Amino acid sequence: MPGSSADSRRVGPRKRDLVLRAVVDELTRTPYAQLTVERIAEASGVHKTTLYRWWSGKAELVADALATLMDTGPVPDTGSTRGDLAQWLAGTVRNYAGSPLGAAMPALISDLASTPEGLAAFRTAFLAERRNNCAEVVERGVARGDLPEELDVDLFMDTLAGAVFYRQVVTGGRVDADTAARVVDLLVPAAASGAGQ
Amino acid sequence: MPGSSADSRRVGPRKRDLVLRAVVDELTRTPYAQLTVERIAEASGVHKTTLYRWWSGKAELVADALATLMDTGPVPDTGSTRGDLAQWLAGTVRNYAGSPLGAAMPALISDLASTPEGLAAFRTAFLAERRNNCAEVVERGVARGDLPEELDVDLFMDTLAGAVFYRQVVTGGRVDADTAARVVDLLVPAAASGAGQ
Amino acid sequence: MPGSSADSRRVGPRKRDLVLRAVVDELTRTPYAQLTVERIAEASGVHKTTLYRWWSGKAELVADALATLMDTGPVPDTGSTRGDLAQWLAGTVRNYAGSPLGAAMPALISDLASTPEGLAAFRTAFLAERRNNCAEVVERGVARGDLPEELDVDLFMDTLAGAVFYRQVVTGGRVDADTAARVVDLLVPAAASGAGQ
Amino acid sequence: MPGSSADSRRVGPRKRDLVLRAVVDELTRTPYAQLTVERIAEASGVHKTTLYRWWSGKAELVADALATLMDTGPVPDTGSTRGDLAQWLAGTVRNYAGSPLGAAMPALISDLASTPEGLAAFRTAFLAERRNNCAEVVERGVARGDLPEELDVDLFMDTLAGAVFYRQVVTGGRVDADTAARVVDLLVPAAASGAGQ
DNA sequence: CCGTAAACGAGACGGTACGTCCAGTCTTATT
DNA sequence: AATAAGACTGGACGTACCGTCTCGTTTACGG
Repeated sequence: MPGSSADSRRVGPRKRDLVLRAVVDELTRTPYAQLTVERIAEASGVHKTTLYRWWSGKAELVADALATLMDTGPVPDTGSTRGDLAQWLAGTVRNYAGSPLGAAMPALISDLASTPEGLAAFRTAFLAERRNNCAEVVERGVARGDLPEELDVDLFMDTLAGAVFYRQVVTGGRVDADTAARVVDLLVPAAASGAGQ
Repeated sequence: MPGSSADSRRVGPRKRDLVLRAVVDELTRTPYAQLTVERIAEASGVHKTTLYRWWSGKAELVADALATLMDTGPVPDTGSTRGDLAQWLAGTVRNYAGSPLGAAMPALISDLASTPEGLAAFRTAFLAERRNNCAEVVERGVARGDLPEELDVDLFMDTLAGAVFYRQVVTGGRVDADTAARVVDLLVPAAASGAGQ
Repeated sequence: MPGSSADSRRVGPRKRDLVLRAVVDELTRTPYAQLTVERIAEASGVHKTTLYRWWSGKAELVADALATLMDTGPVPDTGSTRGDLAQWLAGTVRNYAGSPLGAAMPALISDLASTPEGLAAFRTAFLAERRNNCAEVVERGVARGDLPEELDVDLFMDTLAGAVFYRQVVTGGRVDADTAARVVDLLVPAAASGAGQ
Repeated sequence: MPGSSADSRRVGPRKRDLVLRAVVDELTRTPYAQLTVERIAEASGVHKTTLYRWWSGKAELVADALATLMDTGPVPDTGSTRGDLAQWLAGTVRNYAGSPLGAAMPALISDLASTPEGLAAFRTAFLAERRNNCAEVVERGVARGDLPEELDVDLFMDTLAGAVFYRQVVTGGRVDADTAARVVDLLVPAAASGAGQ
């Protein structure tokens, strides 16, 4: 069957993988702000013109690389709500703190914000899935009775993710799996006892 | 009376106020990424050369404006821990969400991060005071018995601030005083019931 | 016929002519010292960046214009050594005194002197040909017996050209074809009678 | 008698000597084009403001230094016209080639040329005396019968000085006392045999 | 020996041009 | 159709030096 998934024929960027790999590569060496499209072109061996044909610029390139390479897998049922949430948040930490891409997030978002569609697209592509994973976990928690039914799920998730995000981006503190667990501990009993009403 | 406050002989930038006001002004019109030193020069009527004499560039200019103009007042005792924290967080929200400067924060930090001293200086100048205010409130809460003694205060504060920060920057949701109150509600009972151990 | 003279695929500055013409144009209006690269950019409609891509700066731009546009044709045999030399020197005068480029020479050379290669390149490109023309004439003169065989040709040519150059640059006196003829008259009988040994 | 030659009272720059010495000093280290008023200020320990109070800028500073420090002494009678002229020209060579100030001449003149008075003033201050010295020598030559009465003295002097000037500035050849002598040899017999009519 | 006026020091500033980086677009082969 | 190659416009950067302004401070003379 010709035209299968890795089809090199016809429309679409033929060098997408090359390019995205180069983006990640460069981001490990240099922060987002210092990254340039020209450098990506050189590093990937793909002509600048070609990059602009398929991506609108640096922000989109990085966003694409992020969305492609980030861990967005579903969270296994560990048996406890705390465990599930800790696992999910640890995944988030890996994405944000472990990879060079995470560090690029704030500036990237700030760049994308110049065009509202860009930002929306990024949120859809990148955040939606992880968020759905989390929502599932929360619902399991509610079903188990570990979390109250009236819980504001969105706010709860924002608080969860925000704790590690804020720490890395703003205060500059340590962020790792243990931190994730402690944030969950901070929130779960609270939520369980009827907060967020 | 020679040597008074506006003494033209004193050392240092004589047009600092003019400039910082222009920075804020421009930030209301245009996002951080689009802001340029040249525009600040034009808007303030102060020559580019002069700006570079006293500030290293855009990041420092904005950081200075931020640190100078942000609300960092102490939090009055409202009688309840929830009330105090809600008040503090509402102040944070005003700074982040209410002002154009807040929106600039992530990109600004990302810019400052290119020189570690720059970032450290900003944290000291800008975050330290607000954080101390909050720590005080938390201690009052501990004294009252609303919060456990073993509470990880830093993590608690990061979670508090992170919730609204993440919402504004990443998910793009609504952020206001009510949001602040609900975040507090989410966290305080939790912390009170023995989390963070 | 692909690859013709105005081929847009060829390597090198595509707007060279435009630029050099603008340089000359500006030099007629403003002395070398007042000339700026930015003005050349505006006048030629070619962006500053482009200019710097192909020329190192003002000095090189002017040197290029000079070398391209100066009269460096060979000297016809007028029948007499005096006549030949006068004709050659008149050509030099036209270059130096008649054109705005001539007036720029001293400052230009002084600029080029900051990089020894620059100066050497200019001498090769610009002086060499004219000098060869003159040397030919002198040799004809020697063959005719109008000039002595032991003549120091280089010094002779420097004296010839120097007279009009010095006059224009240093003393500020009148310089024209007649002046040229009188300089030749001053030198030829002298040289003929056995000087320069 | 108060107010004598070294009078330190009243009007005029009190640090003139300091400054001019610094100008010469700097010119030995750096070519005219690279020289800046600020450097002169630092080097001399005299404030920039003060320099501008007494001199209009770089050109005037250097011109002043030149005029003050150049050798403009009269030429002794060596007994022969050739000898006298050679001596005079050797003096010129010392000024032009031997000192850093000489190398600065073309650019300096080109700078001064932006204000006609500046150039005129310089010519008067600097050239006039040397030129008078030379004219004297030429007249002695005419009286001796070594040079024709109808000689165009100005042109003769321009040719003499031009030879060494052109060589140093344009062709970049060696210039020394011997060169001076050979230029004289080239010109004197010529002039003597009736040129310049 | 003290007051006055010149010369000087000090700092900040507006302003021009510099030379550079990078963005993003165009045209024309080439594969 | 996608990519390569090269030149180009354009905006902003950060810097150097210019020449000027305002004020205080020193200096040395002349009463």
